Amino acid sequence: MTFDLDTYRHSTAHVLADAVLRLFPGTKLGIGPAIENGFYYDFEAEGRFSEADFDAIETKMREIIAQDLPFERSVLSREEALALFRGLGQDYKVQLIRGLPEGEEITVYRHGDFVDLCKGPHVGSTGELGVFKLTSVAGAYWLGDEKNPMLQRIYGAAFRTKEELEDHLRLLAEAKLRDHRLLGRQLDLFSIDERVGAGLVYWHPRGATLKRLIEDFWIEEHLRRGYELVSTPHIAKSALWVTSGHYSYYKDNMYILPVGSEEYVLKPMNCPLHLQIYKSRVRSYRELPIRYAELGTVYRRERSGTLQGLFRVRGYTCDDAHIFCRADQVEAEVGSVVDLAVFMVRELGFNEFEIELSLRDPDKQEGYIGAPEVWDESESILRRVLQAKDLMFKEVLGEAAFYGPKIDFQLVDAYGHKHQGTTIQLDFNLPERFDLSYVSSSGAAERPVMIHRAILGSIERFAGVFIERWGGAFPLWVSPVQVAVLPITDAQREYANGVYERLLAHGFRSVLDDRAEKLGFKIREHSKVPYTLIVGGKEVEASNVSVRRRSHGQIGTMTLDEFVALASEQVRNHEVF
RNA sequence: GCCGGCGUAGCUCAGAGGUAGAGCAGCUGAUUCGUAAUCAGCAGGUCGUAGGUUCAAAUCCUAUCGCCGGCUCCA
Repeated sequence: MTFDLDTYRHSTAHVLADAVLRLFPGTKLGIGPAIENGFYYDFEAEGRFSEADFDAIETKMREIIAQDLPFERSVLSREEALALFRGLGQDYKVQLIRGLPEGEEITVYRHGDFVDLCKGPHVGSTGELGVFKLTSVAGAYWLGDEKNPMLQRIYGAAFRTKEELEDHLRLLAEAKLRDHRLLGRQLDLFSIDERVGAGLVYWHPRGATLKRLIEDFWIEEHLRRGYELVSTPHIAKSALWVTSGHYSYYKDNMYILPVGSEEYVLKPMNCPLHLQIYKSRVRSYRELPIRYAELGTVYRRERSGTLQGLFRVRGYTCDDAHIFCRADQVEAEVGSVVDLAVFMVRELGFNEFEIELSLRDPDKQEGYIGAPEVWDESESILRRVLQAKDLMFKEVLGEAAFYGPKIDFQLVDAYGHKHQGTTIQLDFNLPERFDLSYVSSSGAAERPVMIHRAILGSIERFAGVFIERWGGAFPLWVSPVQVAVLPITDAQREYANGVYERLLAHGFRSVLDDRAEKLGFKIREHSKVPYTLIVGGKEVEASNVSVRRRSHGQIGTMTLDEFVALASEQVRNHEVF
C-alpha cells in the first residue's frame, strides 16, 4: 500500500514540475521523488520561488489534474534520451542519463506536453491525483553535494484523502506545542542567547534539575555495570590533538586558545584525554576490560547554519565512555553496551527507536584505517550482537567512520525528525596513534581494542528529544517539579507551608503556590506538574491533603504520609502516567 | 558554510517614509475564592547591530549578527 501512496506522491511531483515549467518556462529540472508525507521537486530557475508563488503553482497543478492527462511510459535508447533532454535544455537530466550504467533501461514518462526521465511507476492519469498542498521552499545542493550548484526545492504534502492531509497538517501544528525550544522557555528550563554566544546552553534551575536527574540515572546505571568514572580537563595542549590526528582534519571545528607561546585546545571530544589515563602506567591483560566513563563537556565550532535549539549546539555534555579490551572481549562488551542502551533509552520513555549498523563502503577500501580482515571481523561482530538480541536494524554501507564500524540508535522528535542517541564505535585508529598496549599473559605487549560509546549521545540533544517526547509533562521520577502545594485561601497558608516543607524533607521537588489567585487558575498554571496537593479549610480540619494527579484529575484525599508513601513508590518504580 | 524567509516590550504579534501599539507575562491595589484563566490601575521598546539614502527611517538600501525552514555536516 505504501508503494501505491509513493507512486501517488511521485506523480504529484511530476505535476508540480509541469506546473512550474508552464508558469516559468526555461526552468531546469533536478529530481522529484516521493518522500515521507509527500514529495519534492528541485528546480533551477531564473527567479527565486517563494511561498507567495504557491497559490499560482497550486492553481496550475489543479488545472493539469482537471485535464486528466494520462501518464505514458516509453523506453528510449541512451542516444534518444540524451537528444530529447538536450533538446529540452534539461541539463541536469542529461547529466543523470550520462550517469546511468550501461545496459540499464532508460524510461521516460509523459503526461500532456510534460516529459520526465523517470523509472516510474505512475498513476494512470493526472485525474487520479488531487489531495496535496505545497508546504515550503528551500535550497538543496544538486545531488546532495555542497560543491554542486544549489537548486530550489519545493516541498509538498500529499495523501490519499483530504482527511489524511488535514490530519497531517494538524499533527504538524500540534508538534509546535511540543517543540523543546518553546517548552524550554515556557517551563523555564534553559535559554540560549546570541549576545553571549550562539549554540551555548544556559540551564535554568528546572532544566539543570532535569539534566541532573538524567545524569544521576546515567551514573547509577554505569557504576552498576562496571564502569569507572573519570574526570578530565576541558583544555589540553595542541600536542595531544596532533597525536590524536584531530588537529589536522578537525581544526576548523575546534576552539583553539593561544596561551603565551603555547597553544591549547578546548576539547572537542574526550577520547584522547581518556587515553591519557590509560597510558599513565603499564596495563595488564588482567585489568581488561577497562571502562572509563565521563559526562564530559565538549566544545565544537559547528557551522552557523546547523545550530538548532538543543539538538545542535556548540557546547555539550557527551555521555561518554571508552572501553579498552582484548579482541576476544569485544563481542561481550558491545553486547553489554547495547543492553545498557536499550535499557536506558526505554526507561526514559523511548519504546521505539531505529538502529543502524554503519559499515564501510566496499568500493572505497583505501579511505579506511585498519586491515580489511579486521574490518570484516568487526562488522560481523556488531551484526552478530544485534541479531543475538533480536533487535531490528538497518545496515548502511559507507556510513562507518574512517576508523571503524558503528551501531547508532535514532530517536524521533515531535516533528518525526530523527536524532542520533546511542552510538557505539569501534576504533582501529587511536590505539595505533597513541601506541596503546597491555602486557599479555605471555608477557608480550599487545594492542587493546578501543570502543567509543555514548548512550544518550549528548545530554543536551537527548534532553531536547526527551522534552518533546513528553511534551513537558515528565514522568514523576524525572520531573524537575514533582509536587505543587496549593492553598485555597490565605487561611491555609501556614498549613500549606508545613506540607511543603515536609515534602522537601522527604526529598520531593516541590513548590508552594500561595498567591492570592483562584484555585482554578493555579491548577491551570501547574498543569504539567505530576501532583498538585490542594489544601482548603476541610483539609486543614482533617489534617490531610486533596490530591490531584496530572491527567487523572482529583484522586481523593489522604494524609500526607499516605501521599508520600504512594509517590515514593512510584518514583522508585519509575512509574509513568 | 549554502539557499529562502524573518528579527518591533519578557512572550505572541500589529504598525510598510511623518517620530511606537495590542494581548499575555510583570508590578501595585482590590478580591479570600474548592479542582484548567477574578477585576482595576501602572510600568515596560536607542524597532537585532553598524553604516547609508532622505527635511524626516521601525518602514528604503548595504553590510553584519542571530533566529526559523531546508541542504551539507553532525553527538
